[in-house]
Amino acid sequence: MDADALNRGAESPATLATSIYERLKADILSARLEPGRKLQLRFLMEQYEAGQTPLREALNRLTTEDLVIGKEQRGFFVKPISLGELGELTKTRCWVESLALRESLANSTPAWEEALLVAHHRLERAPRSLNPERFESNPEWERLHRAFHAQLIGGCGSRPLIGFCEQLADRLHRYRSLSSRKAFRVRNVAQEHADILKAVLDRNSDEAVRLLQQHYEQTADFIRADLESEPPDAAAST
Amino acid sequence: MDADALNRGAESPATLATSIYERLKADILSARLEPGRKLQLRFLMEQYEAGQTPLREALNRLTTEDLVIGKEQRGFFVKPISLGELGELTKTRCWVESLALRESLANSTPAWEEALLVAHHRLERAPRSLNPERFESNPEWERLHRAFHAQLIGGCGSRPLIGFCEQLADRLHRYRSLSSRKAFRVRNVAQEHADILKAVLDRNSDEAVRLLQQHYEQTADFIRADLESEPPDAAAST
DNA sequence: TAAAGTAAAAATTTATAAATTTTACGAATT
DNA sequence: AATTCGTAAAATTTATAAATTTTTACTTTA
Repeated sequence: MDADALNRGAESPATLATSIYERLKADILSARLEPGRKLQLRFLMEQYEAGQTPLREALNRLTTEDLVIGKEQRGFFVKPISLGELGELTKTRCWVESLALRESLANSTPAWEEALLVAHHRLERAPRSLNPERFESNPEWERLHRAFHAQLIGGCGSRPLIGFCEQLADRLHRYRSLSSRKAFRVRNVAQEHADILKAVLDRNSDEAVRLLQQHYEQTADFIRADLESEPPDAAAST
Repeated sequence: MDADALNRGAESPATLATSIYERLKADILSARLEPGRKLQLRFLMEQYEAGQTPLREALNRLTTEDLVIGKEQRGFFVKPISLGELGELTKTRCWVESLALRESLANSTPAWEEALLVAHHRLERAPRSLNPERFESNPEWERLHRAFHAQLIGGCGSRPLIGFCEQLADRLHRYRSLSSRKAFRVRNVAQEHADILKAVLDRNSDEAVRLLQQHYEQTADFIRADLESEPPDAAAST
């Protein structure tokens, strides 16, 4: 009874629709639900143990985010991938995050710099892969990676812009999940992050922006290489 | 039978959820559904003559666009307005559309320039107000105004960025609808558009960007003046 | 015999109606 | 005055029905 009472006050009463939205999104971003796949209500109801309505609501939200495509009267599909989209997303991310980073730097405060330092420290400590031999995605590292990049632009002073950057990060994450990451060995991502941090702490915005863009473009290059070597299921969407 | 055959190949009929989504969005952007208002299913079902499911789906889409706020277990509300949001939206629009306009100009082709010229021509011809005495919003002018601004950034080569700009335009449109537009008389918007067009055709990107930003900031200033003079219902959102 | 076209059936998506759960509000009691 | 209890309203979810699309099978024709 005590446990119940405690829980009642503590837990936030998220609706089923919201929790399914989050699970579906996670499964799409991790590519467990592969690009182009048809999302049949029957299948989803079984998989997520839920009714049609909450599923439908979740799918409608994801449609607006362009992670799911809804064809009228014809159901829902995981958004297909394409090299074209990868290029546009990467280019756009470089543009807007450069903008946001410059603003963040212009508004720079000790608190912001310190938070960035901490975010980097945490990222540095987390292992990139759960398995030291073979690459195995570490959710904690992914989370901290996102947090570091979010902190970089977090001081720009525009919530709409931050939201847009998050959306771009989401949509690009899917491509990273798809790539089998031979990059794991050959690329020293940790050093790239350290270099960006240094440039920021030096207040060298031109250098910071240059490094950030290079960071994103290199990632895209590795993904492109992976995607072209493997058989890509991707349909050529508009 | 011919008609059927033609239809089959063409688009499938829009779903109720989509048509309600569009109507709801239009009503929110035109402020017929005022900021902060509670959107009760009962009321909406009556108003839009529809069932719960399509309404719920429409509301969920609008939630992702930040035009509707969904409080868990507590229903939906039209997103409140605030001077803070107005400022952030305007600032952000200046930033990203400047970016997009520069790219458009860098990719400039005769076809693009000509399309812009035509868009401007059409805008110039449409009357700003349906009533020459008192201001009365002309939907056709609004449409052409949007088209002109869309054309400006349309050549930037990034669909995600264009989509983001459209969203910003939507969210700002609501503020314009709210403002009672005494600006109608004192401001010569047509001249501002003409100046922007001229700068673009002259390939003077610095000037074009300067004028575009000024255009948006002036609009925001007029809205601010209106909003501060009138009793603002706006709740102070986060 | 094969191909094409049509019609019926099956599957799936969309919409409505009913049921359940949760929250808000007010009266009664301590 | 504060708290608890109960009732009413509202939101969420499940279940059912209607409409649409896709598949399958069959007939007709070349």
